Amino acid sequence: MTRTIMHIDMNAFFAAVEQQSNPALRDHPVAVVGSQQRTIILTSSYEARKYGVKTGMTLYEARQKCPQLQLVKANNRLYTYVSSQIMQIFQDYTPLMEVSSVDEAFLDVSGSLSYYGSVERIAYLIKSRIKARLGLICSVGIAPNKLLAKLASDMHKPDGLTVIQVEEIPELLENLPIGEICGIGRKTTQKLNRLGIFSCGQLGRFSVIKLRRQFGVIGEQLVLMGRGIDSRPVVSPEQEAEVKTVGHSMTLRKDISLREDIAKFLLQLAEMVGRRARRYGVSGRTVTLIVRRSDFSTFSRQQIQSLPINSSEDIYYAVLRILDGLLLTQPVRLLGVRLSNLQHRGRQLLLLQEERRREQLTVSLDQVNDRHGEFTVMSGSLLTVKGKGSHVISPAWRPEGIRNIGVQ
DNA sequence: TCTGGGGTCCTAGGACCC
DNA sequence: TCTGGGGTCCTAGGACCC
Repeated sequence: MTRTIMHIDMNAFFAAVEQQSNPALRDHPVAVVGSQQRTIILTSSYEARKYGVKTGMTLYEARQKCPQLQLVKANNRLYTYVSSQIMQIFQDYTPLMEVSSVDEAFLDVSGSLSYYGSVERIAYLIKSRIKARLGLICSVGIAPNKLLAKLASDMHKPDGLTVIQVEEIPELLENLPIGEICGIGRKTTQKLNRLGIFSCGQLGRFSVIKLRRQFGVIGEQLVLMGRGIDSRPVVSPEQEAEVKTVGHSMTLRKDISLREDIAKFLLQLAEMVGRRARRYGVSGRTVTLIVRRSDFSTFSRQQIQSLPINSSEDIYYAVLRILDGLLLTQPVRLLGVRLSNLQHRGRQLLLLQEERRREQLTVSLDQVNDRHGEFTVMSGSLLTVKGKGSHVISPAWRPEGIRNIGVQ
């Protein structure tokens, strides 16, 4: 049974949204950056790309390439709102929609074809509605599976519409560089190159046994990728697996060494993680501290708690215990806190009465904080530090409610 | 003014148990 | 008595994605 899968990718999403909301930015080279000083280019407008300004570049590098580049700080709320508008449009054409990030989605339109006449017509309708309503453009890829639909949407940007027919697949893949495939990154490309594999055609013909030896379970998948075979279904938000980790990390404005300074930031991070975990209705038994040193080397240490936790205090003290066991010989550049081994509400054991009361207090504090920002209100023992945590949104971020957090 | 932040999945090695 | 082997859980790190 042949499926018809559509992949839709918003072009230069953050930058385009900014240009749309501020006409003064239109037709100018624009880049969206994180909120902190030490940041990178998150997205650049097509005008900026002409100068070579790309995602991941440092500000210094970007300004070298394009001195008149206009920088805009990421505006999470705005992108959230626009993203949800877009996803709503998608859902008018099929219930089988998978949100893969804030600006990307897969649609299985196999069942909608007869109603609309053709898949090109669905693509046309989606594109024109997004353009009319939000002033944004996107690239659409259409193919028999997700792997190829994603590849197709990348082939023509901006404002592309690319269809890959079943009979075209072998010729298309024969000389396609392996790195073009989603899932084959820099390291895997290098490893495959060392085996003499450069094109998807070569990959698809390579010995599965040898690839398995080199790559483990990925070996089989690699060969299938080379052949353009992919049976993964489009997974709608309701069918999606529950979240497995909740974490926050921040690159500090300046490297720090003092334990009390480190603790201050850990408190902020613990609060952010705790608040999100509570909003998701999850608690976790594993707490991880992530540290990046000034030389950029990064390590993590985790500790299992006797009971699942999600209060900011519990997370903070857990992460402090880990910190106490560390010998830091270098200044710290980045700190991160992660909660994993999650238990979802509903599956959780009944809380003792006292714990429940404590939780209710935490929830009411969260309600105030949700309205006024982090650290407006905190319970007594944590009142020593004030300041807002940074909230850089990433393209991997997804609208609230779109991620399955296991709440009925 | 060198190098963000949110995740998922996989692996290798060790502890521990039967 | 000279050393099996499977299973599970845990830790730390790395690849990859957007």
